[in-house]
Amino acid sequence: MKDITSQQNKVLNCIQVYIKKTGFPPTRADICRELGFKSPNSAETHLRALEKKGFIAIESGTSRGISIINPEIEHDGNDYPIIGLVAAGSPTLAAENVEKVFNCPQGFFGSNFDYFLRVRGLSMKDAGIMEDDLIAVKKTQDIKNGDIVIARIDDEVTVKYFHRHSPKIVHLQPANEEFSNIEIDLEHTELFIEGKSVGLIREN
Amino acid sequence: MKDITSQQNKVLNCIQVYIKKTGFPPTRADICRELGFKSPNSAETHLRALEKKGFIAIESGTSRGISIINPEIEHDGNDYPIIGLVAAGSPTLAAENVEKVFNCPQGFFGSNFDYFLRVRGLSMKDAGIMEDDLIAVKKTQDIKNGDIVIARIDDEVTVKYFHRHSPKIVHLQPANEEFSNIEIDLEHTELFIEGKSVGLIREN
DNA sequence: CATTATACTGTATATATATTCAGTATTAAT
DNA sequence: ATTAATACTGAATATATATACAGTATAATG
Repeated sequence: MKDITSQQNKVLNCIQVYIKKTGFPPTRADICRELGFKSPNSAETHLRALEKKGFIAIESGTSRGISIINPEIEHDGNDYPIIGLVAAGSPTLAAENVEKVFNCPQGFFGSNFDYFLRVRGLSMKDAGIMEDDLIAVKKTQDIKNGDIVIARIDDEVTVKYFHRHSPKIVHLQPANEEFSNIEIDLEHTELFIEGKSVGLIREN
Repeated sequence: MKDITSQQNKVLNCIQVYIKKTGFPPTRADICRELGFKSPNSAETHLRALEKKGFIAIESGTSRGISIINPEIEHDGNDYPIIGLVAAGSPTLAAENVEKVFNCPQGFFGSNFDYFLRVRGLSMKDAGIMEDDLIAVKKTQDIKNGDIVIARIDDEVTVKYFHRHSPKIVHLQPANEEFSNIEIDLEHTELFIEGKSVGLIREN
């Protein structure tokens, strides 16, 4: 991150305060009013400098299209997206997959997490994971045997217990007698671990 | 807070997701694009309804002037006590029974609730309620058949399904084959309903 | 010394955006 | 039976806003 001048810093602070106060970013004219500039171009040039230095992003042709780039806080907020667990396809954070956002204190489940996954089916019933429950998913590859993982096999997403039997063989175990074990030979089948469950929420 | 319709809820979620994604609120046209409306007035009317009901604030004459109102900030009830489910004794809100307090937005589970109850035992296992889970309890006497209730029988507190068989007979059903039904004759035994479960949280 | 970045004022304008008006249709409440 | 609320389409418009262009001035850089 490059240097910031004192005037640019004033503008950056002004944007942050404005968003905190109103809930949306300022216009060029708003910035002028707050900082006493008499020309909207004063704000414009400062914004372009801040953009060039990577402090903010400006959406072209968009009113109030300023967003603050905060690299140190990835999951700053309290709003976590709820992703639907579709039978096929990966549960990415793309907008079309986001059911809604759920307000929840950070570190709610001890460790941090990235999103909620809406559970479909009863394959983890005996682990107390029921249909429509929300699993708090932490995106990580740090998996231990017995962890409940969110795994993707050929675009099929599933929630199961993880058990590594040998370097090449992984078992994905359901917690329901009616479902059978999935045995995966990593040499022949690609297995991607989206993350693991660190908590659960049920809304009645 | 008044009721919200499903379409209005979609719009509200859309706004939250849009802000999360872009850093600034959507325009009427943005909402139309996200939700498939063909007229900006569709978004406008939904926004006005949400404003009227107190979910959002709209700054007049201001582009993207939408801000989401968070009622849990005004009502300071963010800290909910966790009560241990002791074999004997009532789970009152008395200080000695409070394990710790848990920070959680109000209205987290749709309806409001009063405290968390730490579950002991596996009598509700098949309902997905496991040992050490936290049940969100709403203190109410408004119980329907099939609700999961927190009941007290002679200082014994238990979590079970509620089924009224006749004006005088109530069945408290576990969700575990290894436990048996509790049949209560209200003429001979006193039954007090502490409240019902409106949600569940599991910390892994 | 020419160049570049900073730091402004001031004017102008295409367009992004809120917002009103005119309709249609369905459902719930009084 | 009538009102009110919901849920839209479609068009029109005043204005809010981004953004380019024309200047002036200072300080730092190579």
